[in-house]
Amino acid sequence: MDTASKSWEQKSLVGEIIQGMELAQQLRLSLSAASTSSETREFLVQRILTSYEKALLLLQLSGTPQTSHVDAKSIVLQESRMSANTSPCGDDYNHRSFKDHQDLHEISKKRKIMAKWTDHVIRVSSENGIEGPHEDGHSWRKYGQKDILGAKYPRSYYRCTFRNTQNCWATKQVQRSDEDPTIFEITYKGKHTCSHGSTSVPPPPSPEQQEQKRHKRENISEPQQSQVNQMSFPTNLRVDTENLEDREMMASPFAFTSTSFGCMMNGDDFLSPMFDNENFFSNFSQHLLSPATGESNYHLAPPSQMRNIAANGQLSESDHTEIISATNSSTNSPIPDMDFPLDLVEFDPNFQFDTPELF
DNA sequence: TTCATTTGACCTAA
DNA sequence: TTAGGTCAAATGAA
Ligand SMILES: [Zn+2]
Repeated sequence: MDTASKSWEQKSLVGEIIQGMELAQQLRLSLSAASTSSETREFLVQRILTSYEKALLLLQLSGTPQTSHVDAKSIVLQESRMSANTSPCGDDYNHRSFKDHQDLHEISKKRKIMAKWTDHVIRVSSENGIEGPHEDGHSWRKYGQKDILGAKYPRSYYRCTFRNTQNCWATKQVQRSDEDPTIFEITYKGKHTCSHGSTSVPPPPSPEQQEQKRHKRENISEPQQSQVNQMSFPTNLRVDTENLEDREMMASPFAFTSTSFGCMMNGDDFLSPMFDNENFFSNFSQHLLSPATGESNYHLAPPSQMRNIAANGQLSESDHTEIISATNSSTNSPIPDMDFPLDLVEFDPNFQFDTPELF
Protein backbone atom coordinates (compact mmCIF):
# COMPACT_ATOMS: atom_id res chain seq x y z
CA MET A 1 0.00 0.00 0.00
CA ASP A 2 2.55 2.52 1.12
CA THR A 3 4.92 1.94 -1.68
CA ALA A 4 2.17 1.84 -4.20
CA SER A 5 0.59 5.07 -3.13
CA LYS A 6 3.96 6.63 -2.81
CA SER A 7 4.95 5.79 -6.30
CA TRP A 8 1.64 7.03 -7.50
CA GLU A 9 2.20 10.31 -5.80
CA GLN A 10 5.61 10.51 -7.31
CA LYS A 11 4.28 9.85 -10.72
CA SER A 12 1.64 12.43 -10.28
CA LEU A 13 4.15 14.89 -9.05
CA VAL A 14 6.40 14.36 -12.00
CA GLY A 15 3.47 14.52 -14.32
CA GLU A 16 2.39 17.77 -12.79
CA ILE A 17 5.80 19.29 -13.12
CA ILE A 18 6.09 18.12 -16.67
CA GLN A 19 2.76 19.56 -17.46
CA GLY A 20 3.81 22.84 -15.97
CA MET A 21 6.87 22.75 -18.13
CA GLU A 22 4.84 22.12 -21.19
CA LEU A 23 2.52 24.93 -20.37
CA ALA A 24 5.48 27.19 -19.87
CA GLN A 25 6.67 26.11 -23.24
CA GLN A 26 3.39 27.02 -24.75
CA LEU A 27 3.56 30.32 -22.98
CA ARG A 28 6.91 31.01 -24.50
CA LEU A 29 5.56 30.15 -27.89
CA SER A 30 2.65 32.42 -27.42
CA LEU A 31 4.95 35.20 -26.36
CA SER A 32 6.90 35.10 -29.56
CA ALA A 33 3.80 34.70 -31.60
CA ALA A 34 2.57 38.18 -32.05
CA SER A 35 -0.92 37.04 -32.70
CA THR A 36 -1.55 35.65 -29.30
CA SER A 37 -3.72 37.65 -27.05
CA SER A 38 -2.84 38.66 -23.57
CA GLU A 39 -5.79 36.71 -22.36
CA THR A 40 -4.24 33.63 -23.77
CA ARG A 41 -1.10 34.23 -21.88
CA GLU A 42 -2.95 34.98 -18.75
CA PHE A 43 -4.75 31.73 -19.13
CA LEU A 44 -1.50 29.88 -19.56
CA VAL A 45 -0.05 31.52 -16.51
CA GLN A 46 -3.08 30.46 -14.60
CA ARG A 47 -2.60 26.92 -15.67
CA ILE A 48 1.06 26.95 -14.81
CA LEU A 49 0.29 28.22 -11.37
CA THR A 50 -2.24 25.49 -10.95
CA SER A 51 0.39 22.97 -11.83
CA TYR A 52 2.67 24.46 -9.24
CA GLU A 53 0.00 24.32 -6.64
CA LYS A 54 -0.80 20.74 -7.29
CA ALA A 55 2.82 19.77 -7.37
CA LEU A 56 3.37 21.45 -4.06
CA LEU A 57 0.38 19.81 -2.51
CA LEU A 58 1.48 16.50 -3.83
CA LEU A 59 4.95 16.94 -2.52
CA GLN A 60 3.75 17.96 0.86
CA LEU A 61 1.32 15.14 0.90
CA SER A 62 3.89 12.49 0.32
CA GLY A 63 6.49 14.13 2.45
CA THR A 64 4.68 14.35 5.72
CA PRO A 65 1.61 12.87 7.32
CA GLN A 66 -1.29 15.20 7.37
CA THR A 67 -0.86 18.40 9.24
CA SER A 68 1.36 19.87 6.61
CA HIS A 69 -1.48 20.36 4.23
CA VAL A 70 -2.19 23.68 5.73
CA ASP A 71 1.33 24.84 5.18
CA ALA A 72 1.37 23.89 1.59
CA LYS A 73 -1.98 25.42 1.09
CA SER A 74 -1.02 28.67 2.66
CA ILE A 75 2.09 28.83 0.59
CA VAL A 76 0.13 28.10 -2.46
CA LEU A 77 -2.37 30.72 -1.64
CA GLN A 78 0.30 33.28 -1.12
CA GLU A 79 1.88 32.53 -4.39
CA SER A 80 -1.28 32.53 -6.35
CA ARG A 81 -2.29 35.68 -4.64
CA MET A 82 0.87 37.40 -5.60
CA SER A 83 0.54 36.40 -9.15
CA ALA A 84 -3.08 37.25 -9.13
CA ASN A 85 -2.43 40.78 -8.09
CA THR A 86 -0.57 41.37 -11.25
CA SER A 87 1.86 43.26 -9.17
CA PRO A 88 5.06 41.39 -9.91
CA CYS A 89 4.98 41.78 -13.62
CA GLY A 90 2.31 44.35 -13.88
CA ASP A 91 4.35 46.60 -16.08
CA ASP A 92 5.28 43.81 -18.33
CA TYR A 93 1.81 42.61 -18.52
CA ASN A 94 0.38 45.97 -19.36
CA HIS A 95 3.03 46.62 -21.85
CA ARG A 96 2.51 43.37 -23.59
CA SER A 97 -1.17 43.65 -23.63
CA PHE A 98 -0.83 47.08 -25.06
CA LYS A 99 1.51 45.87 -27.70
CA ASP A 100 -0.79 43.07 -28.41
CA HIS A 101 -3.57 45.47 -28.74
CA GLN A 102 -1.65 47.34 -31.33
CA ASP A 103 -0.80 44.25 -33.22
CA LEU A 104 -4.28 43.04 -33.31
CA HIS A 105 -5.75 46.41 -33.83
CA GLU A 106 -6.75 45.61 -37.32
CA ILE A 107 -8.86 42.68 -36.45
CA SER A 108 -9.57 43.83 -32.97
CA LYS A 109 -12.97 45.16 -33.79
CA LYS A 110 -14.28 41.93 -35.02
CA ARG A 111 -12.59 40.13 -32.23
CA LYS A 112 -13.87 42.43 -29.60
CA ILE A 113 -17.33 41.39 -30.45
CA MET A 114 -16.51 37.79 -30.45
CA ALA A 115 -14.19 37.92 -27.52
CA LYS A 116 -17.17 37.75 -25.30
CA TRP A 117 -16.99 34.04 -25.35
CA THR A 118 -13.44 33.12 -24.85
CA ASP A 119 -12.40 29.97 -26.45
CA HIS A 120 -8.98 28.67 -25.93
CA VAL A 121 -7.09 25.58 -26.77
CA ILE A 122 -4.27 24.03 -24.92
CA ARG A 123 -2.49 20.79 -25.46
CA VAL A 124 -1.64 18.74 -22.49
CA SER A 125 0.13 15.46 -22.31
CA SER A 126 -0.23 12.82 -19.72
CA GLU A 127 2.24 10.29 -20.72
CA ASN A 128 3.73 9.64 -17.46
CA GLY A 129 1.77 9.07 -14.39
CA ILE A 130 -1.72 10.29 -14.09
CA GLU A 131 -4.09 8.22 -16.02
CA GLY A 132 -7.32 10.00 -16.12
CA PRO A 133 -8.19 13.41 -17.37
CA HIS A 134 -6.04 16.13 -15.95
CA GLU A 135 -7.55 18.26 -13.33
CA ASP A 136 -7.39 21.90 -14.02
CA GLY A 137 -8.68 23.24 -10.78
CA HIS A 138 -12.30 23.27 -11.80
CA SER A 139 -14.95 20.67 -11.53
CA TRP A 140 -16.57 19.61 -14.74
CA ARG A 141 -19.52 17.50 -15.60
CA LYS A 142 -19.47 15.52 -18.77
CA TYR A 143 -22.54 16.00 -20.85
CA GLY A 144 -21.70 14.38 -24.13
CA GLN A 145 -19.31 12.50 -26.26
CA LYS A 146 -19.11 12.38 -30.00
CA ASP A 147 -17.14 10.56 -32.59
CA ILE A 148 -15.47 13.11 -34.76
CA LEU A 149 -15.03 12.58 -38.43
CA GLY A 150 -11.49 11.64 -39.20
CA ALA A 151 -10.51 11.62 -35.59
CA LYS A 152 -9.43 8.47 -34.00
CA TYR A 153 -10.79 9.17 -30.59
CA PRO A 154 -14.10 10.59 -29.54
CA ARG A 155 -14.48 14.10 -28.29
CA SER A 156 -15.82 14.68 -24.84
CA TYR A 157 -17.90 17.63 -23.80
CA TYR A 158 -17.84 19.05 -20.32
CA ARG A 159 -19.55 21.90 -18.62
CA CYS A 160 -18.91 23.49 -15.30
CA THR A 161 -20.53 21.67 -12.46
CA PHE A 162 -21.91 24.89 -11.10
CA ARG A 163 -23.66 25.87 -14.27
CA ASN A 164 -27.07 25.81 -12.71
CA THR A 165 -26.14 26.74 -9.21
CA GLN A 166 -23.90 29.65 -10.00
CA ASN A 167 -24.65 30.46 -13.58
CA CYS A 168 -21.23 29.44 -14.67
CA TRP A 169 -21.27 28.82 -18.39
CA ALA A 170 -17.75 27.64 -18.83
CA THR A 171 -17.37 24.54 -20.93
CA LYS A 172 -14.55 22.53 -22.30
CA GLN A 173 -13.96 19.91 -24.93
CA VAL A 174 -11.36 17.23 -24.63
CA GLN A 175 -10.03 15.51 -27.66
CA ARG A 176 -7.20 13.07 -27.52
CA SER A 177 -4.71 13.36 -30.29
CA ASP A 178 -4.84 10.57 -32.75
CA GLU A 179 -1.17 10.78 -33.52
CA ASP A 180 0.07 10.98 -30.00
CA PRO A 181 -2.46 9.39 -27.70
CA THR A 182 -0.69 10.82 -24.72
CA ILE A 183 -1.65 14.30 -25.77
CA PHE A 184 -5.04 15.74 -25.09
CA GLU A 185 -6.26 18.84 -26.78
CA ILE A 186 -8.44 20.73 -24.43
CA THR A 187 -10.59 23.54 -25.68
CA TYR A 188 -11.96 25.86 -23.06
CA LYS A 189 -14.97 27.94 -23.85
CA GLY A 190 -16.35 30.63 -21.70
CA LYS A 191 -15.20 32.12 -18.49
CA HIS A 192 -15.76 30.70 -15.08
CA THR A 193 -18.06 32.84 -13.05
CA CYS A 194 -18.27 30.34 -10.28
CA SER A 195 -16.49 30.97 -7.03
CA HIS A 196 -14.88 27.65 -6.81
CA GLY A 197 -12.28 27.11 -4.16
CA SER A 198 -8.65 26.28 -4.39
CA THR A 199 -6.93 23.51 -6.19
CA SER A 200 -8.30 20.16 -5.39
CA VAL A 201 -6.12 17.43 -4.11
CA PRO A 202 -5.67 14.62 -6.56
CA PRO A 203 -7.66 11.53 -5.78
CA PRO A 204 -6.05 8.65 -3.95
CA PRO A 205 -5.12 5.53 -5.83
CA SER A 206 -6.85 2.23 -5.57
CA PRO A 207 -5.91 -0.53 -7.96
CA GLU A 208 -8.96 -2.53 -7.07
CA GLN A 209 -11.30 0.01 -8.50
CA GLN A 210 -9.30 0.16 -11.63
CA GLU A 211 -9.56 -3.52 -12.06
CA GLN A 212 -13.25 -3.38 -11.60
CA LYS A 213 -13.55 -0.67 -14.13
CA ARG A 214 -11.45 -2.59 -16.53
CA HIS A 215 -13.54 -5.58 -15.99
CA LYS A 216 -16.63 -3.66 -16.75
CA ARG A 217 -15.39 -2.26 -19.98
CA GLU A 218 -12.28 -3.51 -21.57
CA ASN A 219 -11.24 -0.78 -23.90
CA ILE A 220 -12.87 2.54 -23.85
CA SER A 221 -10.81 4.12 -26.51
CA GLU A 222 -7.51 2.43 -26.63
CA PRO A 223 -5.03 3.46 -29.21
CA GLN A 224 -4.40 0.07 -30.67
CA GLN A 225 -7.51 -1.58 -31.84
CA SER A 226 -9.27 1.25 -33.52
CA GLN A 227 -6.43 1.71 -35.91
CA VAL A 228 -7.75 -0.77 -38.37
CA ASN A 229 -11.00 0.97 -38.85
CA GLN A 230 -9.41 4.28 -39.36
CA MET A 231 -6.84 2.95 -41.71
CA SER A 232 -9.43 1.63 -44.04
CA PHE A 233 -11.13 4.94 -44.18
CA PRO A 234 -10.53 6.51 -47.53
CA THR A 235 -11.26 10.08 -46.70
CA ASN A 236 -7.98 11.78 -46.39
CA LEU A 237 -9.33 15.05 -47.43
CA ARG A 238 -7.88 16.72 -44.43
CA VAL A 239 -6.80 20.12 -45.46
CA ASP A 240 -3.78 21.57 -43.86
CA THR A 241 -4.65 25.14 -44.30
CA GLU A 242 -3.47 26.00 -40.86
CA ASN A 243 0.09 25.28 -41.70
CA LEU A 244 1.02 28.87 -42.00
CA GLU A 245 0.09 29.90 -38.56
CA ASP A 246 1.34 26.75 -37.09
CA ARG A 247 4.69 27.16 -38.61
CA GLU A 248 4.87 30.62 -37.33
CA MET A 249 4.15 29.39 -33.91
CA MET A 250 6.49 26.53 -34.11
CA ALA A 251 9.27 28.37 -35.78
CA SER A 252 9.59 30.59 -32.80
CA PRO A 253 12.69 29.89 -30.85
CA PHE A 254 12.27 27.60 -27.98
CA ALA A 255 15.30 25.79 -26.87
CA PHE A 256 14.52 24.93 -23.43
CA THR A 257 15.23 21.30 -23.64
CA SER A 258 18.61 20.28 -22.48
CA THR A 259 19.32 23.40 -20.57
CA SER A 260 16.45 23.50 -18.24
CA PHE A 261 16.69 19.83 -18.15
CA GLY A 262 20.13 19.84 -16.77
CA CYS A 263 19.14 22.41 -14.29
CA MET A 264 16.39 20.31 -12.96
CA MET A 265 18.44 17.22 -12.81
CA ASN A 266 21.38 18.86 -11.21
CA GLY A 267 19.79 21.16 -8.80
CA ASP A 268 17.11 19.00 -7.43
CA ASP A 269 18.63 16.14 -5.69
CA PHE A 270 15.56 15.49 -3.73
CA LEU A 271 13.90 14.10 -6.74
CA SER A 272 16.31 11.32 -7.29
CA PRO A 273 15.54 9.35 -4.18
CA MET A 274 11.91 9.49 -4.95
CA PHE A 275 11.86 7.57 -8.14
CA ASP A 276 14.09 5.70 -10.43
CA ASN A 277 16.26 7.81 -12.54
CA GLU A 278 15.59 5.50 -15.36
CA ASN A 279 11.91 6.00 -15.40
CA PHE A 280 12.24 9.62 -14.78
CA PHE A 281 14.64 10.15 -17.55
CA SER A 282 12.95 7.94 -20.02
CA ASN A 283 9.69 9.60 -19.43
CA PHE A 284 11.25 12.92 -19.75
CA SER A 285 13.11 12.17 -22.88
CA GLN A 286 10.07 10.64 -24.37
CA HIS A 287 8.13 13.62 -23.49
CA LEU A 288 10.63 16.04 -24.80
CA LEU A 289 11.09 14.10 -27.89
CA SER A 290 7.94 15.25 -29.46
CA PRO A 291 8.14 18.96 -28.95
CA ALA A 292 11.82 19.53 -29.31
CA THR A 293 14.15 17.08 -30.81
CA GLY A 294 17.58 17.81 -29.73
CA GLU A 295 19.23 20.63 -28.06
CA SER A 296 20.35 23.26 -30.44
CA ASN A 297 17.75 22.99 -33.09
CA TYR A 298 14.31 24.26 -32.53
CA HIS A 299 12.83 23.73 -35.93
CA LEU A 300 11.18 20.48 -35.64
CA ALA A 301 7.71 20.33 -36.45
CA PRO A 302 6.26 18.49 -33.66
CA PRO A 303 4.18 15.59 -34.71
CA SER A 304 1.31 17.28 -33.15
CA GLN A 305 -1.36 17.78 -35.61
CA MET A 306 -3.21 20.91 -35.07
CA ARG A 307 -6.11 20.71 -37.33
CA ASN A 308 -8.03 20.07 -34.24
CA ILE A 309 -9.89 23.23 -33.69
CA ALA A 310 -11.24 23.43 -37.12
CA ALA A 311 -14.72 23.62 -35.78
CA ASN A 312 -14.16 27.02 -34.33
CA GLY A 313 -12.88 28.45 -37.48
CA GLN A 314 -16.13 28.90 -39.20
CA LEU A 315 -17.29 31.50 -36.82
CA SER A 316 -15.13 34.22 -38.17
CA GLU A 317 -12.44 34.02 -40.68
CA SER A 318 -10.14 36.13 -38.65
CA ASP A 319 -10.08 33.73 -35.83
CA HIS A 320 -7.39 31.63 -37.27
CA THR A 321 -4.70 33.61 -35.59
CA GLU A 322 -5.71 32.86 -32.10
CA ILE A 323 -6.79 29.40 -32.36
CA ILE A 324 -4.01 27.22 -33.38
CA SER A 325 -2.01 25.46 -30.82
CA ALA A 326 -1.51 28.27 -28.48
CA THR A 327 -4.29 28.90 -26.16
CA ASN A 328 -6.43 31.57 -25.06
CA SER A 329 -7.35 32.89 -21.81
CA SER A 330 -10.14 32.67 -19.51
CA THR A 331 -9.44 35.06 -16.76
CA ASN A 332 -10.34 32.65 -14.13
CA SER A 333 -10.22 34.31 -10.82
CA PRO A 334 -8.25 37.48 -10.92
CA ILE A 335 -8.08 40.43 -13.20
CA PRO A 336 -11.46 41.38 -14.44
CA ASP A 337 -9.89 42.85 -17.49
CA MET A 338 -12.58 41.79 -19.81
CA ASP A 339 -14.95 44.41 -20.94
CA PHE A 340 -17.50 41.91 -21.91
CA PRO A 341 -20.84 41.94 -20.25
CA LEU A 342 -21.21 39.71 -17.32
CA ASP A 343 -24.45 41.50 -16.96
CA LEU A 344 -26.00 39.44 -19.62
CA VAL A 345 -25.29 36.29 -17.81
CA GLU A 346 -26.25 37.58 -14.49
CA PHE A 347 -29.24 39.36 -15.76
CA ASP A 348 -30.86 36.52 -17.54
CA PRO A 349 -30.55 33.40 -15.52
CA ASN A 350 -33.02 31.85 -17.80
CA PHE A 351 -31.22 32.97 -20.86
CA GLN A 352 -30.51 29.88 -22.80
CA PHE A 353 -27.27 29.63 -24.59
CA ASP A 354 -28.51 27.87 -27.58
CA THR A 355 -26.64 29.82 -30.15
CA PRO A 356 -24.67 32.31 -28.18
CA GLU A 357 -21.77 32.58 -30.53
CA LEU A 358 -23.81 33.71 -33.41
CA PHE A 359 -25.31 36.49 -31.49
C1' DT B 1 -31.14 9.49 -1.50
C1' DT B 2 -28.01 12.73 -4.70
C1' DC B 3 -24.74 13.26 -8.04
C1' DA B 4 -21.97 11.77 -12.08
C1' DT B 5 -21.30 9.33 -16.40
C1' DT B 6 -22.91 6.85 -20.39
C1' DT B 7 -25.10 6.88 -24.63
C1' DG B 8 -28.57 7.05 -28.25
C1' DA B 9 -31.77 10.49 -29.67
C1' DC B 10 -32.37 14.94 -30.94
C1' DC B 11 -31.21 19.63 -32.74
C1' DT B 12 -29.02 22.88 -35.86
C1' DA B 13 -25.74 24.89 -39.14
C1' DA B 14 -23.61 24.11 -43.48
C1' DT C 1 -28.22 15.39 -46.11
C1' DT C 2 -24.00 15.16 -42.70
C1' DA C 3 -21.32 16.22 -38.78
C1' DG C 4 -20.80 18.54 -34.56
C1' DG C 5 -22.98 19.72 -30.38
C1' DT C 6 -26.49 18.98 -26.79
C1' DC C 7 -30.22 16.72 -24.19
C1' DA C 8 -31.88 13.39 -21.20
C1' DA C 9 -33.07 8.72 -19.76
C1' DA C 10 -30.78 5.00 -18.01
C1' DT C 11 -27.23 3.41 -15.38
C1' DG C 12 -23.79 3.49 -11.87
C1' DA C 13 -21.27 5.21 -7.79
C1' DA C 14 -21.16 6.97 -3.01
ZN1 LIG D 1 -17.29 27.38 -13.26
